Parts: sequence; C-alpha cells; structure tokens
Amino acid sequence: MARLEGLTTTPAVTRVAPSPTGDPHVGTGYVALFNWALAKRTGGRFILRIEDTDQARSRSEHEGAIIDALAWLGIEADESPRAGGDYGPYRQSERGEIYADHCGQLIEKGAAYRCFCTSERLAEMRAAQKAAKGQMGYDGLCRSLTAHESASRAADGEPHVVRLAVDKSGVTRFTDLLRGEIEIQNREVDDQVLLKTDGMPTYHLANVVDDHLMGVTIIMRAEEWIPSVPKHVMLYDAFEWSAPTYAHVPLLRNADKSKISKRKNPTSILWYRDEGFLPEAMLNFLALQGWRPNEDRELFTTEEFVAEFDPHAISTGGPVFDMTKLEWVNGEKIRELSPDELASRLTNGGFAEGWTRDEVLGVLPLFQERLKRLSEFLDQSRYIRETVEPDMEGLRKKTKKVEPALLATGLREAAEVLTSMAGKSHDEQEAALRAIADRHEFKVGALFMGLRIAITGAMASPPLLPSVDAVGAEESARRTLALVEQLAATA
RNA sequence: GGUCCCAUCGUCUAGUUAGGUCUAGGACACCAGGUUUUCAUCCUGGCAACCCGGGUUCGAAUCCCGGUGGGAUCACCA
Repeated sequence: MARLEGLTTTPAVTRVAPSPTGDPHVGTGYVALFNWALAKRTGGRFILRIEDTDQARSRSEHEGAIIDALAWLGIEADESPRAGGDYGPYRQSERGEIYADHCGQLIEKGAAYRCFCTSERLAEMRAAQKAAKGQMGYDGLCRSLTAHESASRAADGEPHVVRLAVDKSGVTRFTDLLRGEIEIQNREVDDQVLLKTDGMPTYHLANVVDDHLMGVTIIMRAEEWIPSVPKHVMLYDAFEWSAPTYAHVPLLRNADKSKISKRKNPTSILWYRDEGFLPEAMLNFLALQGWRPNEDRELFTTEEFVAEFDPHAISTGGPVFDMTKLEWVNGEKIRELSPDELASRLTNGGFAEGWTRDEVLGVLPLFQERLKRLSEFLDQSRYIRETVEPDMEGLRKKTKKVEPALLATGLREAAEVLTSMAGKSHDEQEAALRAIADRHEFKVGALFMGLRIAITGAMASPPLLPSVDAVGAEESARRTLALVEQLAATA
C-alpha cells in the first residue's frame, strides 16, 4: 500500500485521544498500543490527550481510570494531563481559547460561518430530508447571512454554532497508510459544526487544531473515522497547515463481526485486569489482532513488539475478539513467570485472598500449569484450605468394577498409609498404595481416584501426593475415612 | 438508503506491494494418539480456507472489472 519510507526510523509523534465517558475501553488500549509502540520505537513522543469537550457525558473519574488502565498495560504517555508536557494543556476542556481563536480565523477567512438555526429547525429539516429520501445534512440557510448581520447577531448574544463552509464541488483525496488513496465527493461532506453553542469545539475542530499544535506526525485511529477525514483535510487546508499521515486501523469485532460492544463482549480493561489477565498477555493478544512478528510466532514480549512494530504491517480486516485465544496467551504468560513473580501477582492483585505470599508460593507448583486466569486460583486451591464436597457420582462411575466393601477396605488402609508414611518420598508412598490395590485385586486407578475425590473433592485435580502434602497427612486421612463412611451410608 | 472501508481454515493470520517456489504455511479451538493414578502441562498426528462470476496472462489467492457478503458512517458524541 502507501509505503512510507523512514516511517520506522524518523521520530514519530503519535497520540491517543480518548473521551472520558466510560470505563477504559479495550479499543482505546488497542489503538494506544500501536501509537505508543511507534513513538517508542522511533524515539518520538506519545501523547495522551483527553477529549472531554462533551460536557454532558465527560466525567473526571474516567480520565484517571483511563490513564491508569493504559499504564497497567505498560503504556505510559510522554505527555498527558498527568505527565504534563510542552504542548499542554492536554485536556481539551482547558483549551477553549485556543479553539475559539482558531475558529475566529476560519470565520475571517470565510472557511466557516455562524449558524443561528435552532435545534427545532434542524430537526424539521432532517425529518423533511428523510421523508424525501434526499441528501442529508445542513441545508446552508445561515451561510447566506452577510458578514455584518452574522457579526451583529452574535454580538447581541444570539445563541449560535460555527459551521465549516464546505465547497460542495469537487472531491477530497487523501492517502491512508494501510488502505491507499481514498476519495470522497465533497457533496457528501456536511457543513460540520465546529464550535458548539456552549463554546466548546466538536471533535473535528479540536482534533485538527490540537494535532497540529502538538506536532503530531501520524494519526493512527479506528477506521470508523475514515468518513470524516475530508472535513479534517479541509480544515488543514483552511489553516494552511500540512496534514499528518493517516493510518486507520481496523475495529475490534464481536463474534457477529459488528463493532465490539459491551453487550456482546467485556469491553472494559478493568474487567480483564480483575479477571486475572496479565497485562503483558493482554498487550500481546491485542497486538496480535492485526499485527504479527515477521516469523511465525504469536508470543512475544512487549519489548520485542516495540522493537519490531511497523504500522505498514497492520492488516485491514476487522478482527473478531476471541476470548479463548486470549486465555491461551494468558496461560502461556502465566507459565513463563517465575513462581516468585507469579506468587506476587496473585497476592498483589487480590487473587489470593486469605493467603500470604509464602503460602501461595508453597502450593504454586500444583497450579501454575493449570491457570488460565489468575482469578481461578482461589477456586482451584479451595480444597487445600477446606473440605470440599466429594463428587460421589463421579466416584461411583470411576469405581464401578470394584466391590464397594473392598474399595472401603482399601481406602481405610490407604488412609493408614498416608499418616504412617508421611514425610517419606512420593515414590515410596505410591508403592505402598499400589500394594494395597494389588492385595485386594482391584485397579490401582480406582484406589487413587477414591483418594483423589476424598481429598480434593473432584475427579480432575492437581497431583495426588503433592496435594496430600499441602492438605496435611492427618487431614487427608480424615477426609478419606469420611468418604468411606459416606460410601457406606449411601450403599 | 447514500457514501466509504473490508473480504484466505470456525477464529487470529502468512502469502497480495515486485503473478509461477502455494498439491495455500503457522497459531488458537476441535478431534485422535502418546506421556501421566485424574486434570493440566508436554509431544505426535488429523480436520479445516483463497466469497462468486468474468477478464488479462503460458500461468492468478495474488492484477482488472462486475456482482455478493460483512462492517463503518451519515449528531451542537467522540
């Protein structure tokens, strides 16, 4: 496609510009990671700008949550409301004068005009356009106002917005790094509102002014913005600025291919954190949605990603968010961690309530290869701390061929072995247990399954003898004898 | 509906820029087998795709055109 030489070698100034209107969105993380990686790789700057011009929906607590969530992923902005920087403020609500001033320039140049139309008139106009199945968009009524009338009505305090004066003839072309040349007929472009009645800019104005003033060199954002690029290009032209490079990345999708949404997928980064997904797994997985290293390899570290990332290589198809693959990546990353590190993550992340770090470390060998999410730890390890209701039905199924009385006898003897041989090697213990089954002439598997269900409660559980160690020999024997009684009671 | 974007296994993708090396490669998932007292891990193998139709060409997954399908967008939200 539109290959840009030097893109990965000249310092890039990139940005992510979330709106603080909800929980930190996984899509924000997705776009942020590409922008961050390019800036980092090229030794440029990565800016986190808060687009809070929608005063009704923006909430300040979301701003902090977004910055924190990105930091959790390992994405730290060089410039942001929190980090500061030379091109601030980084909160659009604090840049009102800048927009007003630039908007004034546009009006003077004739590239924008005041519009006094009421929302009622706009609603009627749209209804009529819809009924007539005609072209949608502002009809340009206020565009014919004389400069004098426009200025004096504004001076009288009449509420108004400022609109972009689009030349409806011709076509606007721009190049997208991933998609090549895109052209849109100007008649399709609406006289977009640039400055709202409340004096705040809309996205279109704010975004262009800020990106220019902050020195942004490449805009990587979601593809949903493609249709509005002509408006931005017109603004750059009107200001006589040169436009940055555009790269519209695909949208993350639900299983039905629609744009990823709360209803069909967890979309909050906080949810993934609280479920026990590792930030490095999350980042690896997200990067995989459209990008991959040169070799056939899907697991990589954040450092490797940064070192190799090239925006040209992002694919254009919208990737379906696959939780199963995320879990696989997470499991792999969990297994890569040192037990020490994993124990820390478990305790610090609140996934081992009631356990000390050392206690966790002690039993970790039983669970490290079994965890897909850190949140599973408590459930998987429950049997170690408390008696778990044994799966009697499972036991019956697995020991069908053994005389119940015989099995009971075997289990009683096994309980005896567990206590008498406590502290001996697992090999010796196992040999003794096998001898029991052999003596009574039934399958060793049945005996082990009985013990397993007695001690861990379930048919599928961590290795038996290490579990006995973790539970304690006395307690294990007690649970075994309890099972024997339960067996007799139900027989 | 208008406009724009996209289109390789169920899913993520390699291959498309410079057409042959592609009887289309890898990974997840799934299935089968091995290791294991269960599960998990690990190992081996298997299933499985170039949306359709034309054209260009000796040759097309790759280039062109037309369909079809999916998506996004048409706000004083971003």
